[in-house]
Amino acid sequence: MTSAFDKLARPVQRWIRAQGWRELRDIQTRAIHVIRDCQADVIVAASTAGGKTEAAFLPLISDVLEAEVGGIGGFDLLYIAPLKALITDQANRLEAICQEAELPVVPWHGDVAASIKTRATKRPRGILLITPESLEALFIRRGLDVPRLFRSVRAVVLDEVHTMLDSERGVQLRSLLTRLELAIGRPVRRIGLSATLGDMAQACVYLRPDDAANVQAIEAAGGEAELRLQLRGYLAGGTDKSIPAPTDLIAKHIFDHLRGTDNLVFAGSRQSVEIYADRLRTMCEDARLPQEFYPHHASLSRDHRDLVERRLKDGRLPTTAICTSTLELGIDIGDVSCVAQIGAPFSVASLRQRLGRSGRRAGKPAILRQYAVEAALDSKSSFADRLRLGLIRSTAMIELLLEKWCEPAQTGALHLSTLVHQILSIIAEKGGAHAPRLYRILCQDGPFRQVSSAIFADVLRAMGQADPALIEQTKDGLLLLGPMGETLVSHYSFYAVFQTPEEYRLISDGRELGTLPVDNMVAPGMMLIFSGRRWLVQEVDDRAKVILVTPAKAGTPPIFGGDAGIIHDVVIERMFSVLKRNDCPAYMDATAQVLLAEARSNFSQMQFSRGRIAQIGEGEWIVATGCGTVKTTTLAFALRARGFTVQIYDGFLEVLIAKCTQPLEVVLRDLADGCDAKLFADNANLMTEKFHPYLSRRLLEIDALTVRLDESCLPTLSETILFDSQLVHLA
DNA sequence: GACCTGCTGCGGCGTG
Repeated sequence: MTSAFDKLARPVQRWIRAQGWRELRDIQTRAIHVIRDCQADVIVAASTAGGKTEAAFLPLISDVLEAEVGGIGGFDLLYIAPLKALITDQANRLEAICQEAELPVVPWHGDVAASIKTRATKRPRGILLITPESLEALFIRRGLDVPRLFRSVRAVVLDEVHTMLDSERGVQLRSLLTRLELAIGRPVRRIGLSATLGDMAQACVYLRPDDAANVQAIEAAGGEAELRLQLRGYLAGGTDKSIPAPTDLIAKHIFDHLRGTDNLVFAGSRQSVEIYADRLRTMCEDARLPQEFYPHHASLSRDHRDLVERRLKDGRLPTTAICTSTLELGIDIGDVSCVAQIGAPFSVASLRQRLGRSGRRAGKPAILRQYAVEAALDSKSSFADRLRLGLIRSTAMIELLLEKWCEPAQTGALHLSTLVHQILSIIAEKGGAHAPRLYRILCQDGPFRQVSSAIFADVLRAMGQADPALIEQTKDGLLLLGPMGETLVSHYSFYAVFQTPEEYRLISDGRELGTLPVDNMVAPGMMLIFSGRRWLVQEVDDRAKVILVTPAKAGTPPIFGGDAGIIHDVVIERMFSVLKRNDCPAYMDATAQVLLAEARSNFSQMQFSRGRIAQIGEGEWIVATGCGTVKTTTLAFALRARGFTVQIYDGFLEVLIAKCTQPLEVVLRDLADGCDAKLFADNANLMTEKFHPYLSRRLLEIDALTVRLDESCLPTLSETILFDSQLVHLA
């Protein structure tokens, strides 16, 4: 058999030799064979820095070089990535390979000079690296050029595919790929690059819905580093004032154990990042040591973030980034000694991705330090504190991580907000379109396959009825942009399908520090902690959305807001299993073990080891749903519709009975018997996505029922709760 | 109860 190396074009072979590589990695060898031997779509799944880019591009570039010269013009390969930084990075790497082959490499995103874009459109050749938003802009602004630019494309490489599965941007991207194939009149080979996937079969369907069975999956074989982990417990708010607060204890532990090496500390929220970065900076100053702890999150200025990323990457000075998920994916920041996680993460998939940043060098273990903070208990403590839900979720997620499980993507969402966006985009691209054609492109060929023609018609009607209208119809049925549609599409903020909040810019001495959400109440004289430092607010300009600050001695961290995350059923089920068992995990420190024992004892005292409903006060009940956020929230909506006051927790509901409500058991019996749940009776806000304001209430409800709620679970869930609780009564 | 991501066209000015 010909070796993988022999299957590559000469210039590519020369480049490999020049790198001094002893051999190709396993996934590279396999990808080269598959990509060179057939025309199938491919998914390459391996951890960060596993050599995926080369696995895809070495054979693809070889394909291009061996194709007939003097073609009709147009880009040869298309690469789409969700981050600008990734495009810049990959362009530099590909440049080196392509220099040898004399193939142009064209980065294209919002920060790339217009002159480079103009030149590339005049003479399109080589590899185009672009974001989904810039590709969207190409369709809208230069729709007529699209066939000429892409008629010669041999393959499209989709990077970080795991972040795109069934997300708003993922659906937009798939819609653009469909439109691209329609524009050039033939399918284009798709190559997906991904981190480890929860469900490979599902990813294949995502990549090529009409021919998923023929997608070739190439997964990196095991070989993961040894994992060392510790879960440390801390108590907050105790009466003994001689014990320092957990924030100080955790900061001290990080200071003592992480100083001198490169590390990532995931603090859970931007506010928490600011708090810990401030503590650690102060500790370095007090000890007269050089600074090595830096905050990193999306509200900090690009300059500051670049500094932190450079320090981590070049590895000369020890650097610990206190960060949010900004450092979870994206550019290569090199290997870190340890990953710390403060508080429970929201998904096993993200925990795994974070951990993948550590233990990448041969012989080095991956190290995870998990910190769990729980409240000291007194007679008034809530059941959630008594059950130590944070610690239990951390434990459940660690167990699932060790079992190599991670969440598959959610499927079945209608994505009506993104559908509105794509309808406007196609009408803008073509200068007008008929409804049946739009339906065919978007819902039959494209990704909105769950949308029936009836719902599609309702969406069009809602867009026409919005005031002012998004779309209008001529006498012969052609759909055109209405006044509001025109306004939206002509502004550059249109290209992204995701929502972004309004923000102030924070400026000190002419330098931008970062941004703050406008819902922070900021006034001159206030003290702030931001970018790991303390500031005094001098001036607030509400119209220009600018806050001027000067250095100060004290301050409080700002509030950044956020939205509710979705915890998977499997995670909550595992939490219940942790609560029911009585083993003692070796990776827990003494405090964590005590907290776990307390949680288990309270769980069984509340009879949850046998039943599902516990009365904790007059008219106050706890219901154990035992399932994830979607189902638990659905039951909460159904109970609220019947007058109960309901608070949602991981796998539990706290239910307060009002005067006018029927007994909880009677209501659950009704739901178990399949009564209409009337989920939306209390008019909850359903506008969560960018184009939701242009849809009718009914469409918003239908949309919510496909992602955030699951009406079909109610009969079985209610029946299970009732059945288990009867068992308790009998006992 | 949290986090992240993206962006065009054009006018005005300076420089070679």
